[in-house]
Amino acid sequence: MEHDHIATAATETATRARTRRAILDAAVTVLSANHAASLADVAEAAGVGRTTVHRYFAERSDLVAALGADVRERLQEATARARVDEGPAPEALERLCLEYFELGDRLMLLFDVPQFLSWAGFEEETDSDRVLVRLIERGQAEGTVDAGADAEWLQNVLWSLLYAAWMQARDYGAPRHTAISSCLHTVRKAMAAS
Amino acid sequence: MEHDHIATAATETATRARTRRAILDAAVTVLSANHAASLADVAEAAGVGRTTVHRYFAERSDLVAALGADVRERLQEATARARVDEGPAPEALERLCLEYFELGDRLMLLFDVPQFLSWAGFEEETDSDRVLVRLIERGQAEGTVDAGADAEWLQNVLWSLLYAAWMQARDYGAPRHTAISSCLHTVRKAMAAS
DNA sequence: CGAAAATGGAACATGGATGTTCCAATGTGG
DNA sequence: CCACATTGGAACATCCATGTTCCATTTTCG
Repeated sequence: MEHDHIATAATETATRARTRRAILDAAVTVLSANHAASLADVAEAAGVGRTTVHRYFAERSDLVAALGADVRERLQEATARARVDEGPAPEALERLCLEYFELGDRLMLLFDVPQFLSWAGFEEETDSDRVLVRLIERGQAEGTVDAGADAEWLQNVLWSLLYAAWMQARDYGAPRHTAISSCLHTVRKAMAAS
Repeated sequence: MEHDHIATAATETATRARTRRAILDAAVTVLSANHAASLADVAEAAGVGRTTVHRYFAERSDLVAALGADVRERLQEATARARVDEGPAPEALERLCLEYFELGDRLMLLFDVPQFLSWAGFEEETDSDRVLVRLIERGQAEGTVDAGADAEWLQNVLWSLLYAAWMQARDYGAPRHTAISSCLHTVRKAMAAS
């Protein structure tokens, strides 16, 4: 991050950085609501001309790739904030859930837009994926997480419960805190040592 | 079902019924793999000319609607087979999971293709949805299902765990029986009375 | 202020999916 | 075997998203 000024060829103006961000943010909102949305929709949501979108992302795939990178980055930051190596595994898992839940629509794109998993650097396992699996395995070793279930399965359980919680909040109009607390409740029970 | 012969204007030939089914089956496979697949893809997968597809389903939306009706029907059959009113709620829930899991790709369409929930008669709650919620509430009243969680939330939990299990089997190549048994294991724990 | 950067919008070319029509060929059932 | 149902494929018109080019205008910044 600290060398953004050399990331793209020549420095990116503050103005351009803001526009780029506006487009990315709009894209998250629009695409998570409708995967088939056109670039014109994204442009409108970003309050920007369609031409401008193409100026920043030549092809649709470039935009998707950038979104992927963005999500990947935020996922890592969130993972870092959760300090998964500290304290008992179950509590670390809760911290992780809370952090991931905050990513909201960005995270949902990973589920909803399949292209994400193939494009944009998600071909292989994410760092965050590895961290999560290791955390679960640590818990199983500690005896605080169900050792009778496959760690990879429990990883998917966590993801899908997060997805369910977010759906509950977005589509069913449940308050965010209700959704996330239900989610944590169930995650706790599902992962608990038997 | 028993009045299929008066459903469409005039009786539908056995031949036509077979092609219709071939198209619907192919559509399930193709569309669940790629939501943006073209009708030409569906036709090819069905071993049928593109023209023929249009002969049975004038517009794309007609095909989607028919798919929706098909899923809805199979969902009800599966629900009936699970005999949710018999025995303890947790066991009924397991039977339901097994039945739903067998629906495979058809069920996944409900998750993956958002249009399904708006088109094709899913605007309002499905019968199957109501049955599931009532079953959960029965369990909570019996004291065999976690009363500390909202019934609607638990419903979503079940759906998303089924989704996760199916993904595990389809995309990660896990054996079906492994996936479903992991799923049942977790569903049992997640729903158990606290 | 004034030059360079950044933008919006019109206009155009393109490709792919869609839906329709027509006809020859094949299959089906009486 | 023959009439009828069913099909495949070519050909066509249409629509829409995409991507590109060009230019006038606005914004930013030194």
